[in-house]
Amino acid sequence: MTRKARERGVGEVGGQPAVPADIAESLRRWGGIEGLVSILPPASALDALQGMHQACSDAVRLKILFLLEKQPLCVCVIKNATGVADSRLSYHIQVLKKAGLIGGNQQGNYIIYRITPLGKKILKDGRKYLFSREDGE
Amino acid sequence: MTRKARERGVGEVGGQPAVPADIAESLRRWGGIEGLVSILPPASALDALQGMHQACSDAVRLKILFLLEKQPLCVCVIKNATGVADSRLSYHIQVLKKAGLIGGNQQGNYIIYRITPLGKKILKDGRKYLFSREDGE
DNA sequence: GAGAAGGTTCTATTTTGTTTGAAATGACCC
DNA sequence: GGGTCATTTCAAACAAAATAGAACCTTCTC
Repeated sequence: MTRKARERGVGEVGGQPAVPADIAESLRRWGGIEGLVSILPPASALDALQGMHQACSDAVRLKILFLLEKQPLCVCVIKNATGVADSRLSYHIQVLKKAGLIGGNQQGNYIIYRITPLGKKILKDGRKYLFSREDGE
Repeated sequence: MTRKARERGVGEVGGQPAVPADIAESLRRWGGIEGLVSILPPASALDALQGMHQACSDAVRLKILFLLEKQPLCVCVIKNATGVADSRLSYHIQVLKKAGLIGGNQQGNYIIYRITPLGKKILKDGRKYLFSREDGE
């Protein structure tokens, strides 16, 4: 097959769109587009992943996680350590809580937050990500 | 120390806020709030993590990643597999590309996108996350 | 060179997420 | 009960990201 011919997009996948012949070929091994789609994670899994990533997509929230990774802290210490104002901090804490990344329990006047196993796992993966990023993918 | 006394927040950390005594105690081992803050990842690292998570915080984008994990695909197949319209799809593809999670190269009339090693790593971690979520944290 | 196909870019609009400050809650102490 | 402290909640203002549609650029093919 010539380069031109390969690029020409001869492949038809079940009456579906024309695609480059080599793509069509390997696609057939997955059972075409339908087959490929069928092995995608279910919507519930995609949603869970999406929610987790969203919860981590903020520098303040990441900071909170890294702080709590060291030890449980009350809000006032987190506030001092991050330099973020009360209600803003509270907002971010609630986001992390809803995502199951941290949990809090009241101790007298204070609420002590701690990182969950899930939260820890994410930080661990985060470090690996940063590391593998440093030395060229 | 009584429970009440512990909860009362006797601990003063370098003139900083009063906190529950047990928190203050363990905090001292990290060098107080300052010590804790000093071992936080640098802003550049937090930004990188934040950016990566943000890129993954969308169901369409996750779908694209999972599709490309199986094999390289041209945009028209991704479009068919996801059921997402042209310009919207293009937008999400660019987000993933900027984040370094996928890359594309033109082959004749088509642009073939492929997942990067970084993208693969993230999906791998994602699966582990889903898994550890299933069986109780 | 005209026309078609695959993708992208642009602009306006909508949606979603974040910030802010004020007011409210709940726990404690006197 | 009244006061104070730690934290949350609320509503409005703001900012950022997502969508839709039209116009555009490339790379074919004839």
